[in-house]
Amino acid sequence: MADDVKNAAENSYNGNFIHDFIDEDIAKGGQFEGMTVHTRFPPEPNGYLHIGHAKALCINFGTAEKYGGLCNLRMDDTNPTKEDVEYVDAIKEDIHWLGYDWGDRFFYASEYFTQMYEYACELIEKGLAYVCEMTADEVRENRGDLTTPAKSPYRDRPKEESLDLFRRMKDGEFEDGRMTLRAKIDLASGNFNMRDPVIYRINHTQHHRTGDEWCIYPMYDFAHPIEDALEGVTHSLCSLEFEAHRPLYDWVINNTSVPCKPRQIEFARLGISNTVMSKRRLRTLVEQGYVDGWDDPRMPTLCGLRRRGYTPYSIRDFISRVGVAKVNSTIEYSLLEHCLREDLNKRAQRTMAVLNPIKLIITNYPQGKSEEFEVENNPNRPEDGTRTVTFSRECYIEAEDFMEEPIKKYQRLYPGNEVRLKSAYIVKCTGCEKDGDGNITQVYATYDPETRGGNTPDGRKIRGTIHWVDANNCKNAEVRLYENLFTTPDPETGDSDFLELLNPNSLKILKNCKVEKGLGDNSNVNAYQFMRLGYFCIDNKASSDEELVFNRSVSLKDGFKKG
RNA sequence: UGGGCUAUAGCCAAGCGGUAAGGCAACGGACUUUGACUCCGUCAUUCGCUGGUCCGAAUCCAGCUAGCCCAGCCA
Repeated sequence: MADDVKNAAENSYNGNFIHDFIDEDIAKGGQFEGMTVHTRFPPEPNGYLHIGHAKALCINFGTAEKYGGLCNLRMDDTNPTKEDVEYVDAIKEDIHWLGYDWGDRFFYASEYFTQMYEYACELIEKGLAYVCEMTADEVRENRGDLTTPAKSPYRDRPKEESLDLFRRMKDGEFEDGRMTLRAKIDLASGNFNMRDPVIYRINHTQHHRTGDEWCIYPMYDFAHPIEDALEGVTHSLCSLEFEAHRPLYDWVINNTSVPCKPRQIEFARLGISNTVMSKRRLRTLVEQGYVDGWDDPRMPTLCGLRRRGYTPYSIRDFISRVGVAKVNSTIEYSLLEHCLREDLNKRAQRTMAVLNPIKLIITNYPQGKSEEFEVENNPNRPEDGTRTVTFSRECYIEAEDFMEEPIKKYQRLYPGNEVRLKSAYIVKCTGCEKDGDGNITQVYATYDPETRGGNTPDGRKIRGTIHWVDANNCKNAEVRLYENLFTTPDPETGDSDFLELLNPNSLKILKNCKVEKGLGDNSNVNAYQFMRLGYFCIDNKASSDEELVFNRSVSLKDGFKKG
């Protein structure tokens, strides 16, 4: 599976502006002389990976692969109050599922805390960092504004004093927030990130890996460049919001004695229409019970998409089609669906099923008789073989496949019309039965024994072919149909009341659907296509052998135009 | 209003001084034992706007306009 996914997704991974930059870097040598391109994927273990992360994942792993280098997986765990081990395994699982492998290069930023501390001391000794005793509020008040510089009364503190204070910070002598270590850069910079940014803060929270070994933690801007450099990363590919942080990234690299000088390159993060992608909001959905969990099939998380029936290949293909650029963009959800359709159409095992069953009675078929038909599992792939389905006098068909009074161009069942029951027989509709309210309860037809297997020896054209299941030999199923969780074009830009944008129709459960008896027995049968109804996936988490649950993975693509 | 970044079709995106690739969506049509799939066709005289340079500009220059990011002891 992994190889399959890998091979398939790679050939569509095209060059982009990042590769142009790297090519230039290689050409001019300099700090990259003799180095192999090496990247990293650095999630913070504070939530599950979603489709947006898949982009960063593909770009970092894909770029390393393109240049024959390696990509490290690194947990960016520099803030103990937000992080938890719970997420680490889930993150690893999702990355493997997508077909990427970090080999033995799995790291935690927290492994480098000692070295980071030493680099911080180095900065202090060089007069490039100082301990500041302003409170968070004071720092904010003294940050200045667009045109006036920031202020700090502590920036000219003697380095010996800062060194001592910093050591005492580390030793736990001070409470949270009492003081910070700040880089001494430029209080008047137009880039606020350079106005003497805090690089270490005190936090007495237990860290999920280092416990209470540390009570001071490095800030992202200080830690990240060091992490990259220590790992020999040459190109640190991240999203656009870090662009204004690059000068600081470079400052840290250039002012500490780190072993190499990585280059940060930014790209636009992925946005998808009608889809919430921020971890904070996804967490809200989970914690407040709007969804069943991070892997709820309505979630844009990788595990949610997996449960909904998305294949790893379809996601990688999607990412490669979206492209890599620096424009903020919102991709239409239909592209993701297209990628899944294409993959599933190629590989999914077909199965017949009806969502909204109505009984069809073949009046001239002998009572009690039953016969078997061989049906291809995938017409596009004969090597996938066939399966046997049974047929008898009564079967279920889709209610919408019958109309007592057909509309224009309707080519399925209506009185007097012939239709093919896929792979079985040509049947001619003779009428229907209705209840007191006029609802159709049964449809009647006669079959043509000459058309066994759905063939027409006389060559007559049959316009419609419909799916069916043997009423005497089928399985009940529950089917869940999903619409987008959100209704508006861009819930991300909405205010904090984004929950009001929840689509009440995002989940519909259809019970008592009828599916082929054998479905679910074969674990390879994990996705199939209903006639005119999109693709479905067996929900392994919710299914038992007796009760099958299906999720519909893409929305309806109905070629039939009304009227 | 300071700093940084971006602008090519409904949505993405290539293009790098020689006359606008490709995909999705949409719309026609052919084919079909899934009204799916597949296949064929249509879809930017114009690249945010205005000037300039040039035989020639989406590409170079100048000036505008619009949008995004940055003032966490988050990442």
